[in-house]
Amino acid sequence: MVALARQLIGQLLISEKEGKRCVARITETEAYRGWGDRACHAHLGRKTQRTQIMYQPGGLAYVYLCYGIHNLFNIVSNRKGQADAILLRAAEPLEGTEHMLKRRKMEKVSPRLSSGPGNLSQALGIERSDYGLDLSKPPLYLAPNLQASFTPKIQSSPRVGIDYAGEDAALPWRFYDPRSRFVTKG
DNA sequence: GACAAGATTCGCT
DNA sequence: GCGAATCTTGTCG
Repeated sequence: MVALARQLIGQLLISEKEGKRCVARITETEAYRGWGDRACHAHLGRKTQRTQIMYQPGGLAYVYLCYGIHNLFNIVSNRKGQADAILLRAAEPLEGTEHMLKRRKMEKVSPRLSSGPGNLSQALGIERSDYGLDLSKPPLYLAPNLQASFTPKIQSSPRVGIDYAGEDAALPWRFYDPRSRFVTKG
């Protein structure tokens, strides 16, 4: 479901943790596919304790720790048995910005607040304990953008940080809104 | 049971 | 712009 990664741009991501409501508009995503994509943790049908969530029906959260420091937040995006997922790389704060600033230990808003997969997760309070959450209901869920007039201009490019995946690293499966400041590049 | 590497970020030069 | 920090996961013995 690579197409879904594109559709997610401009949608809303809402986290309601510890009574704090935060809303962010998704500005950057990357698609990962279980079959034929060496960059995906579940490529070639590999099934481990960490990746088993991706074999479940879509709409679940796949959170894992990278470099021992950062929580990366993915959305499982396909039907049962198809290990696809979409990585959220960046979003633009709309509500609850003060909570995001506090979690990030920052004083004022900058693009670094919620651009970059690790930063985004931290701003919204997403951690590994959120692994397997149903993303259709609180405390963490997705919602359509009600601003009908908003139609993001979407661009695609190769994915970031996966040079080890060989030729699969060149696939243009990164999608983003170039008009937003809250993206990692471009 | 041990070892190598990673879908990154921050701080300093 | 570059290099270090840091620990979980997967693979191998």
